[in-house]
Amino acid sequence: MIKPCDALAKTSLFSGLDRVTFHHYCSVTKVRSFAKGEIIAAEGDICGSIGVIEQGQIAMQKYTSSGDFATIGLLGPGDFFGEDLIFGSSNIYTFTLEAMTQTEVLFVSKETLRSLLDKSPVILNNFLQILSDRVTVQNSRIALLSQKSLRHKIAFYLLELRTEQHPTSAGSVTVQLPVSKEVIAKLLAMPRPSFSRELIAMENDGLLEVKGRTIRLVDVSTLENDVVEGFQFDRH
Amino acid sequence: MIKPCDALAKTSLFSGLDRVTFHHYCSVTKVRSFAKGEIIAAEGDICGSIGVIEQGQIAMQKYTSSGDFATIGLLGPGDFFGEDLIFGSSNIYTFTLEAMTQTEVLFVSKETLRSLLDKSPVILNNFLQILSDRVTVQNSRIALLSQKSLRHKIAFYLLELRTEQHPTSAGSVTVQLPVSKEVIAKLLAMPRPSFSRELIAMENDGLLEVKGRTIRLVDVSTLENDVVEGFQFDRH
DNA sequence: CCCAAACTGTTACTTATGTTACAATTGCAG
DNA sequence: CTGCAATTGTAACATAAGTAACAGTTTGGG
Repeated sequence: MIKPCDALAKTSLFSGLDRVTFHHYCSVTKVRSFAKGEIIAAEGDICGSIGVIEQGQIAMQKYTSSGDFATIGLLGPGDFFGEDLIFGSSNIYTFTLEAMTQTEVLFVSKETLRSLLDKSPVILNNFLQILSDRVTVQNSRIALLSQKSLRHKIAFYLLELRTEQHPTSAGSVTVQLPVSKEVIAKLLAMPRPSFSRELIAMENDGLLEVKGRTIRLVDVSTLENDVVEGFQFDRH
Repeated sequence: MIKPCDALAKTSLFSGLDRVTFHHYCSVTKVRSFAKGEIIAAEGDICGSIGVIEQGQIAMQKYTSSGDFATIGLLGPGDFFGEDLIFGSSNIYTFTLEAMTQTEVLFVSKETLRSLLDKSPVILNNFLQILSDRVTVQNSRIALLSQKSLRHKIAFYLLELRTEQHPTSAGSVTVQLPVSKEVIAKLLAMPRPSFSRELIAMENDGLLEVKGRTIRLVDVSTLENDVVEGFQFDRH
């Protein structure tokens, strides 16, 4: 089990805060664990607190009446959820949060957050940034889903992983899929067999080398080619 | 030309503010007009102010090196842009804003906004809500693009338009496409001929009646069927 | 009122992608 | 170490959707 105080200090919400000020806030959070497959919040639930992921991967799922579902997004360590519902027009979850792996989450209640924002301009600033950056990430996801072929979507996603996992390096690198290929396929809105087939085709075309969840990007420039480019901050 | 003061009062950023307090802020904005096709901001530009759309429709476009592009989103009267870049990690536009019709936009500079947020808790609250609601809208767009057939995407979009244009009524209603079918097709990430073909097929199947940009939703329950439902606030 | 430009419909054709079902492999729990 | 469950690969087949090119139709500016 993680100690809230240590964990809190590392979150982007509290970054930039001095140690003394910070200790005031240590008691106001609680940590919860979720087993793989567990539902963290269901569509229709009321959102009363924001969560920060300490460990694990969480999927945002949107279910259809027939039991089928789409994967809206994937959240990992350091990511927040509920930050958009806390102060939005509606505080009702419009999707389901499901743990894809064993997960540790840190919760901060709405009331606590409210008073933190009032008291600390630093925290307010951090919160605004978190919310804003979420929009940017979503823009990227929308661009991904707007790609016109499976290959483009996959290339887009892998390049996203690259800038996430290797912010600096430019050439050929290896990236790690954060979850199973089945889940990734859902995230890219394509059937798993299609994902599998296209990955292999790309490997045959010399763009990639796949070994389990480790993928080596061999021909980066071709991968980037014709993709409606991502939203990397450092490209300008 | 629109008078800034009248226009400002109507925006969601300033809603809930009393008349006296409000008049302080009247001078701090400027209005600009854009002709159809004009670029309002280009990818790579620095974002120094937020905009509120008074009239017209603006598309968020993401261009590829080969001149092809994807339409990330469509903004109409009352919508904001730049609100995510102002306080984000990067204040660089990662997409291009292009006027799809003759457009009137109201700008508030970063410095002004900053001081407004500091001075007025009401405005801060409004701003948080605007940012939050943008995330919700984006979630909906991601769900749309995750639909598995053209028909599902179209149905999803038309149902979105319905809750937007007729928040209350439940049965069969008529909706208005805000822009040309060509632009809508881009927004739905499908070729225009495919859009045209599927719309007609849906009309033949008795789901719709199309007359120009006016579409009557005839069989709403079938339209809703199997679609990974939208994010309407009032469905819970 | 008329013309050009924008928009929309329509066709025949090609192909990328979805589907289903099964087989191979991996990895973890006991 | 063993065996079951989860994950991944694979193949044959069906079809929904993309493409390209042209023909109407609408629209708004002059």
